[in-house]
Amino acid sequence: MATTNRAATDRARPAYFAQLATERLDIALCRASSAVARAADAHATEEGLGVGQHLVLQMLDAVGPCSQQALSEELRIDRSVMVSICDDLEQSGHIRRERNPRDRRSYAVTITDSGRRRLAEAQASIPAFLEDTFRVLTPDERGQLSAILGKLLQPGNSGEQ
Amino acid sequence: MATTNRAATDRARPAYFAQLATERLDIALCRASSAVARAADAHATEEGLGVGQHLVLQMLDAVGPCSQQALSEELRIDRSVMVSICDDLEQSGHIRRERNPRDRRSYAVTITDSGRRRLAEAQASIPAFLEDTFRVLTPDERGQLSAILGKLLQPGNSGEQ
DNA sequence: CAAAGATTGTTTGACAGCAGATGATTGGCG
DNA sequence: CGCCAATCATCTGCTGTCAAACAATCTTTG
Repeated sequence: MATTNRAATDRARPAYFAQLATERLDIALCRASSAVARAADAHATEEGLGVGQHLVLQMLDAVGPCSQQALSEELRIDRSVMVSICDDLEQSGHIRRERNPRDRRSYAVTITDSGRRRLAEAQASIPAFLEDTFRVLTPDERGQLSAILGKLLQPGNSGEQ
Repeated sequence: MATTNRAATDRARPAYFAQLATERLDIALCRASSAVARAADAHATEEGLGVGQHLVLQMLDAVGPCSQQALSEELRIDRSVMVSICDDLEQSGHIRRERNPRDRRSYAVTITDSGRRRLAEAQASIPAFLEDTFRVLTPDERGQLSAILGKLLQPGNSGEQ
């Protein structure tokens, strides 16, 4: 099946991507993110709890009842997407949407016992997932990556003035 | 405007995201990528040449005529997306789609002089864009990030068999 | 108190990204 | 040669994401 017999049009493509990745840090970042996001999505599907749903439960458990607005801002999830995430969680009985008596425009989204149990279950599988996804990196490199991403994400870099 | 007078529901949200980002490297990566992608898109729109179009011209200039298939694989752009990218480039006169005489199923996508000029023009603005986007990182950190992303992107990590 | 403006949750429409099916072509194998 | 699998470009439909519009509510200002 033409191991060495490649036409001119077909020849010169050994690892052009590697070169591109070194020149265009932005492209490399996006492609790596796509791969990781795909892995996270696959893991979430297998686990039966969407990534967004997991994050919402985790934040509610950590900081207590929140408005959808607060969840959106802190988790960097669009508020119109947050609606359906909360819809699903509510239908599963993992959260309740109580009205905030101080501001009846907003909800006080509250995690239920069922939600806490589901969260604990999902949390248990995260370390293995992370270990698997970032297996190729040494602990040092993971630390570096975390620090670098932290810098890139600090406010003022893009979007939010 | 309620500087200190925050209700319980509204209180406990100072920088939960920062904590999340340190625990979930995958989420941090995706959020940072979104921000960078948004910046790249804005820059491309301003420049008048889409990111994908730019990458295609750059690869054609570097390695010579290619099939859309080769472009898709090396640039990590879905082949069905590549169709419209090439449609646009062809309509602008920056590439030609000649048939590959050795395999008439595929094209030999070829960059034109117009395309080369356009590419040079677009390339000129890339260094400033990168410098601006990754301004918060030291040269050392940029090197680390490049190396780490290279590792994450090396084949076999996810997806491809 | 009344009017204007801002904020919260929601719905709608547009658009990119991707999986799968299709038509044309090639190569393998009897 | 004639059939079958594989490949390339393309098209179609689905899903997820985002911007903009909307109603309800709060806040500010006169």
